[in-house]
Amino acid sequence: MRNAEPAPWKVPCENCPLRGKAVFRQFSETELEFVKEFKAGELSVEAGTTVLLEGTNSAHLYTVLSGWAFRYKMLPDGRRQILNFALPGDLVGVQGSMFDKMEHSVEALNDLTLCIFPREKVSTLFSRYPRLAFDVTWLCAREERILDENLLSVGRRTALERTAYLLLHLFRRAEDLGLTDGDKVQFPFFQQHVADTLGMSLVHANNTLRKLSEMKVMRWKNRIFQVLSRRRLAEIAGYDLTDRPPRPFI
Amino acid sequence: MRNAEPAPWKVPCENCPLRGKAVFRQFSETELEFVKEFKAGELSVEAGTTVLLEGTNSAHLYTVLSGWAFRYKMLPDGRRQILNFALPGDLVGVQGSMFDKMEHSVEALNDLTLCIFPREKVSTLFSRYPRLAFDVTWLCAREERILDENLLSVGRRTALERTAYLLLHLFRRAEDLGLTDGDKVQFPFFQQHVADTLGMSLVHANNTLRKLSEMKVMRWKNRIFQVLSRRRLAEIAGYDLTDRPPRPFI
DNA sequence: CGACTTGTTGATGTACATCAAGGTACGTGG
DNA sequence: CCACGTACCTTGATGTACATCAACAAGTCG
Repeated sequence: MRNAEPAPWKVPCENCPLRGKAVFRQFSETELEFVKEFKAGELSVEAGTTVLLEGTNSAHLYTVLSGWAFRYKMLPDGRRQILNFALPGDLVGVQGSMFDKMEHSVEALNDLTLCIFPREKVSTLFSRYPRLAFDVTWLCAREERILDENLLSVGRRTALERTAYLLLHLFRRAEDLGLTDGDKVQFPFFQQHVADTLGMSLVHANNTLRKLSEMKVMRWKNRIFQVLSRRRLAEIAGYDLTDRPPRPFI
Repeated sequence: MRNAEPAPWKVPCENCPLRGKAVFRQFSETELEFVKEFKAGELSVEAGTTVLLEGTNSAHLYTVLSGWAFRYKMLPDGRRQILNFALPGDLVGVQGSMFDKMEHSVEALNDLTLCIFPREKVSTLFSRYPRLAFDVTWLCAREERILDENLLSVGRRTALERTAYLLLHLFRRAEDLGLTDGDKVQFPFFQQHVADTLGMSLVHANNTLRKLSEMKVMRWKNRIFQVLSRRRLAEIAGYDLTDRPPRPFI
C-alpha cells in the first residue's frame, strides 16, 4: 500500500464525465457554479492505494470520478470485513466530515480518480444549497440501504445466496453507470474481496463461485464477469429485480 | 403484530423530555419554533407493534420519544436479520422519506412513543433550517457507522466476540441516554433478538450468553442486564472504549 | 389450573474454516 | 530463450463452530 499523492486540477465540472448519465440528476446553473468552486482538485491513485485510513481524520470529502474502491474495517488480528464498494458518482469520506476520525478505511481497486471537496465548505453547502445538501443525505440513506442488504446477506443468507446476491448487486450498479458491455463487466477485484465482503473464507468463496459457474448462471474468468441468467441469479439470491431507486446526485 | 394507531398530540417540544440530556445539542429559538410546527403529533404503540413495514411507503418520518424499537429485514422463508435498534432521540423512517418504499420494517420492543413529522415538510427543513438538515445527515452517518460495526461483527467476529460487542454497545447507548442505573439496564428484548441481530441461532446465542455469564463479565436475568467488567467485555469484543461521538440532534 | 412465553440443555448433523499443496498465468532478469 | 518469483486460482483432507431438532424447566397470565 502506497500513500496517496494529490494530482493537479483537471476536469472542469461542466465537462464532468458523469454529467448526462441517466442515473444522475441535472444540476442547476448556480449549483454547478458552487460545485466548481467547492471542488478543490483531484486525486489520482493507482490500484492498491489506501485512500483513507481508519483512525485518522480526513480533511476532505471525495466523490469517485472514475475507478472502483472499497470501504473496509479490520480487527486487530488482521481479519478484514469489506463494507461496501464505491463506484463513479459515489461519495467517500462523509463520516470523516461529520466525526473527528474515520471508522473505516478506503482502498482503490484499480486506478482511481477522486474529486476533492474540503470539509470546511460542507457547512456552506448545507446553508446555501439545500438541494445539494439533500443529495448528500440521500446518498447517505442509499449507503445505509446497501449496508442493510449486506447485513442480511452475511447474517442470514447461505453462502450460495450471498454470493449470487453480491455479484448481481455489483453488476447492476456497474450497469447503471454504463460500465457494462451487454451481459459482461470487468470486475477489478478478486475472490479474496468477495470472501471478505461476504464474511467467508477464500476457499469457501472459491467453491461457491465454482458452484455458480457449474449452475451456468454466471461466468467469471480473467476479471471478466458475465451474467448468464439474471433471473436465476436473482432467484438464488432472493433479490427483487424490480427494485431500483433513482439517483439524484451530480 | 397489531397495527399502529395515532394518539392525540401530547408533549409540546419546549418540554420535550429529551431536551437537556447531555448527548443532545440545544436548539435555537427559531429551530424550536420550526420543530414545534413540523411535529404533526405523536404515535404511541405497545410492545410488539409493527410501526413500519417493508414494502410499504410511509407518509411520515419519526423520532423516538420513549421506548425501544428495532429495524429488521426478512427473507421470504422467514429468516430475520435485525439491523439496528432505535432508542429515544433516534430517527426512524428516513429511508421512507427519501425512497418510494421502505426496505426494512420497524417493530416496537416495549411501549413506544414516536413524534410524527410529515415527509412533505422535509424539503422545508432542508431549505430553511440547514443546521437541522445537517443533524439529519449526521444521524444518518451515525446509523451507517453502527451498521459498519455490526457488519464487521457478523462477518468476522466469533460468536463470543459478537455477543460481547453487542451487549456493550447497547449498554453504552442506553447509558448515554441516562437509562442505566449504575452498571444495570433493563433490556426490553430477548435472546431471540440477540440471535437475529448477530446472525446466529437462538440455541447458540443462549450458549454464548451463558459463557459470558460464566466468565463473570456480565449478568442478564429477568430482563435486567448488568455489566460486571466493562474492561473485559471490551477486550473480548475488540471494542475501543475511548471512542464516543457526540450527539447533535434535538 | 392449563396455556403460553422464555430460557436451558443434550444429541446429532452440516456448513463452514483451516491447513496444505499444487496449478496457471504473467512478469522479470539472466 | 529459460529459470525464477509472484499473484491468483483450485482442490482435497481434516477439524470445528455452528445449526437443527427435541425435550423440558421456570415463570407469567387469564
